[in-house]
Amino acid sequence: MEREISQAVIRRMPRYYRYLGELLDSNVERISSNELSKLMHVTASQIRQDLNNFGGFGQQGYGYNVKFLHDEIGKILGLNQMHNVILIGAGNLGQAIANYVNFERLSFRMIGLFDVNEAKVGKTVSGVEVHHMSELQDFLMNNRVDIAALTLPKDNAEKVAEELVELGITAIWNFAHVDLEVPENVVVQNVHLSDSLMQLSYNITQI
Amino acid sequence: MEREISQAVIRRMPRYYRYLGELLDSNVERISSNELSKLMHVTASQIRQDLNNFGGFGQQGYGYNVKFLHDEIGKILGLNQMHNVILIGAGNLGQAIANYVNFERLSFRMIGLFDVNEAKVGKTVSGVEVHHMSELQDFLMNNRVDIAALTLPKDNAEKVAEELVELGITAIWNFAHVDLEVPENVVVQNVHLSDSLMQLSYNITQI
DNA sequence: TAGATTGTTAATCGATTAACAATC
DNA sequence: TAGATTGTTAATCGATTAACAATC
Repeated sequence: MEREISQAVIRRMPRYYRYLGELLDSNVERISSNELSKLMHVTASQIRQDLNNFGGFGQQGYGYNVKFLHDEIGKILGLNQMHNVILIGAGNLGQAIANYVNFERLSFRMIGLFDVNEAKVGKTVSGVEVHHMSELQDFLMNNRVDIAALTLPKDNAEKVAEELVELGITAIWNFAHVDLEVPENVVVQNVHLSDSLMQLSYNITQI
Repeated sequence: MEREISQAVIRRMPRYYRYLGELLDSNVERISSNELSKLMHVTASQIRQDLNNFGGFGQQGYGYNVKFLHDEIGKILGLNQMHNVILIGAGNLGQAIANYVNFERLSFRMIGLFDVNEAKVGKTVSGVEVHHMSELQDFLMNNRVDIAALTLPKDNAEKVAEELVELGITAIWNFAHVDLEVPENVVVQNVHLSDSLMQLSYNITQI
């Protein structure tokens, strides 16, 4: 927490983690920043600078031990501890995300879905029960929840986010098409699918 | 195409588009870069710089006409023309994305889903038929397809992407957890959900 | 015309890349 | 030890912000 690390660096860390995981699966024991840079199409300088924001994980003349570095980046990203996730809005996208989170091995666990639609309440999605929104407060009192995923129409998202924050939620994975206004102790990570699609559309147009 | 516009700028354009759309819905006729900057929590300077990459859309002493600017950004992003989309991998996420694309009004239209799972073939998702992968080539010969969405396990994604490229696809919206290697005339836009979740996890850890 | 606000140039800041001494 | 490669400082590049003349 000493120096603030730039979001540009943070955005790249999961990618390092992914490549190191693949190297690990291929039984690669060590790798130099130069080799990794070729694999990832980035500069070796950037890799070393990025990593050295968090400490010296390599060894001169040797490079980086793949397993060690993978583990360390995992710790940096907080993947060494389980995160309990709930999801608000058990529609199509919500159900897909619920499945997704549970299938992606380790460190994130979907523990409850919520919806206002009575028809969905009581059903389960990949083994997780759908509760009515009115049960939210009760649920939060009885379960530690680290992250709330928001997969609902944008008109309701802001209001639900406010409610979540009031009930003590401090991390929101937001799929709704709005920028949530939250207190500064609350972290929001946006997945704006239509923004992504528009970027793609722009880049098509340029060719 | 004269000067290359930085991806940092491109990433912000859909967000401008969204805010202007909301202003339009609220019947706001004109807005200054200063007012918009307060709304969006960015600097007025940045807004003016960003827009002037594409031309002068404002008027001194007046500001920007909301409808005009909204339309212009729409054109820049290529939203004035319809994009036909197909999707490979009609699983949970795939079906959610198919719905999503069709519900989000205008300029993107899902016209076909593909899967290797025989059980899914012939069914429809939000009115769009699921075809077997073996029909892909035929389909592409008979339909103009602008974008292929990839919602399948990472092990198959690279192979399918290669196939798509061979069949002439030049834009891929990639949800698979890999970085696709494609020729430089092909555009890839990644949505790496687990990267997003890891970023969130990191930012939680920092508080 | 006077006031407002753009478009654009200049200044600053931050991020990336290059270089190299430290060291395994 | 000699060779390799890191960690880190310095140089460069690009993006953001500030300032202001142009102009509606």
